[in-house]
Amino acid sequence: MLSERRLEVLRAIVQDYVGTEEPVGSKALTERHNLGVSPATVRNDMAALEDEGYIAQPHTSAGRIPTDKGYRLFVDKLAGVKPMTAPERRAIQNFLDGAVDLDDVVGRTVRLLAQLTRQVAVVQYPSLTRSTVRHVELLSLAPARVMLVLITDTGRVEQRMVDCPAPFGEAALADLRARLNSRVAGRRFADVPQLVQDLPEAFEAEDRGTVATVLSTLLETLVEETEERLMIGGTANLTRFGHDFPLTIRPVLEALEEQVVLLKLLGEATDSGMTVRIGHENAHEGLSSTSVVSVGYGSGGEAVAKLGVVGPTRMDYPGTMGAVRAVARYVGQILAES
Amino acid sequence: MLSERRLEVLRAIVQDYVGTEEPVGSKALTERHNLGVSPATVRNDMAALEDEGYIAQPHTSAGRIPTDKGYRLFVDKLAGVKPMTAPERRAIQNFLDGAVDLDDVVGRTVRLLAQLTRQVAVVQYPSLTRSTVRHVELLSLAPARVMLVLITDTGRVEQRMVDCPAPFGEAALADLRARLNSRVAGRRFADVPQLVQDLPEAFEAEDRGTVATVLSTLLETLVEETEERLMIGGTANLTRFGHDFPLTIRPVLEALEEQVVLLKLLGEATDSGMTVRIGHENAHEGLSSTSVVSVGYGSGGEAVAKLGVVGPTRMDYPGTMGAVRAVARYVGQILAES
DNA sequence: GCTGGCACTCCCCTGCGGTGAGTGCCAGGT
DNA sequence: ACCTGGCACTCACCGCAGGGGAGTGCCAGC
Repeated sequence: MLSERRLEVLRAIVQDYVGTEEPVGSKALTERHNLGVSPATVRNDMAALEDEGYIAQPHTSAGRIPTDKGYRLFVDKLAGVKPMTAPERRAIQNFLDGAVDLDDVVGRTVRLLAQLTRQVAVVQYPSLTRSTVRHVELLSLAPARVMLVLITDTGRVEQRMVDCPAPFGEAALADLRARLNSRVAGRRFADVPQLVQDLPEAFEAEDRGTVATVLSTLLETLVEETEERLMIGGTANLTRFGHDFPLTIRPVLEALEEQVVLLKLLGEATDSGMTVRIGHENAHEGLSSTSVVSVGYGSGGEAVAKLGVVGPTRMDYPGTMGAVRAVARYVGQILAES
Repeated sequence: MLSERRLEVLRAIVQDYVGTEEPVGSKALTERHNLGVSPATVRNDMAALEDEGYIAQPHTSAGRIPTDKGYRLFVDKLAGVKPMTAPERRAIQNFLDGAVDLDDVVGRTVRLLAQLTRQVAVVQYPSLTRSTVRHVELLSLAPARVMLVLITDTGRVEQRMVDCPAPFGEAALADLRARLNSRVAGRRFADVPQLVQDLPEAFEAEDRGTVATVLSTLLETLVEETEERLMIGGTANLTRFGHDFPLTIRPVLEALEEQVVLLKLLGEATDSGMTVRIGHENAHEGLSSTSVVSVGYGSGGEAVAKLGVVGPTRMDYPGTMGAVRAVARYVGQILAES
């Protein structure tokens, strides 16, 4: 177990390193923080912290920098979440209000988050898995061509073209529309398949094929769109990453382009509360020198999707966490209102 | 006027520099291209080319690199568009087929273009300005709450919530829906305003307010969404930009984040044919060391939007132009089919 | 008008001390 | 038992000098 002072030393190292981006030595530490002990003592503490793997030195006779393990301890035990100031909160709210549709909400959120944290922001579109159906609309575009429009309670709209095996009358279409909506409106996506299972039986034999086709397209849409979309922004902030550019930044940009990777990343985060993944804790190779701070957000008490930021392991964790939490909260409110 | 051989020398310089990324000297030139003359002669030609501003040397006694003006001449007079090979064309088609909806088409296009050119790809969503209305749908979600869904012939769907000043019956809603569609379906966006102008008059006094509200929301949507959305990808390719990273890459990433900038960039391009903007020809400061190759694409003969790539001025222009043109063509086909 | 030759210019690489921040260790003090 | 001052040591970093080499401009000759 580390003594109180050694933890204090670790905290000081993290804070200084985050600020200066340079390895921090014992003398500088005692000067900038009044630890009440001499540099020599701090050196001993540092040696101990290094033995435990919390800090490391880039080269012999250089200052120390925190390791992933060191940041982990810092985040878990030494640092809180820095709350936003009142003006900041107002700014967040002002910025998010006035969004006209879901795309706009997500877009604004990304920009806001990137700006607040000065890092790369990632926002997942509200998930359909936990959403409910608000309305299903069927439009006849041609005798044997129907457009299916699915509207969710989060304001998301998906449409699919359906080529019917046989011409389908307006009356039958209206009938199907009515029956479909009475069954699935307000229900969860996951429940839809069994709710519509026996629908074709209610129709004339000649229309059953078409009804079945429409339904299977609907179910397909539900499945396909459960794979989430997301939006990223603030990639310009990657240039503040460090000194050895190409090598560091390249894999990160590549990882950010693969939505699958990001979705998995956000998906791993626990459902409630904030998750911080530091350096090598991230499964993806290219993100081993980044930290990911993510949190769920949602319209009700329940999280429907996640958002977060990706930044260098050397980041201001309390501040970042504060911003992420605050933004998630306000986005949730906005979604609940619409 | 430059002699034939001097143009040939310029072409050789551009080609070599694009390949090696290093200033190219007279000796190396004569070795790699059989110009039929000695290095000394080439040196004279180079001096002339430099006088005219087509090439420059980073330092005295270094090789030459093309200037923006040099690239311009190269693109205009010396280089053609390198057509895609048959396997490449097949690959493009295979990759773009199988897209399920508009987002998917655009997403695939961006990835494809980025991969083919190894540069940053930008694809504008098909424009609403020139699109026509396929269908307008109105859904009653609550007595005084209507959802407006607009479907375009390019497969784009936009929705808006409308809070009505007074409750609005199902019958009136159906009436409005029918009248609205009979007037605007198949018509161009630009024509919609005057087509619906006198619609409220056909309704009972008590409903007129609501009808007007719905209509104004529709018009608003048309205007708002005329401001285009776009998708970018392949930003990881920026890391292949050059040696002096942070300074070069930073403003580019910033410019790419501002959709307005990109839209203006694409918008400037001439409607038909390919446009190449080289270095400082780009209005935006941050893009002064990049070139933008863009072209319109569309479902019919008419361009509905643009796409292109952003890369270093030192790029393989013929290859890039070939890829951009080919992709635009196939995307147009895909859109025409759906 | 092309060519070979020649002197010149600089960039780039390498090796070399000097400087300074930082470390580890140890002996002594509280 | 723990903190402290002192001391020798280690490197990264900086500036500097000296080749090497690629490239240039110019000039005289063909």
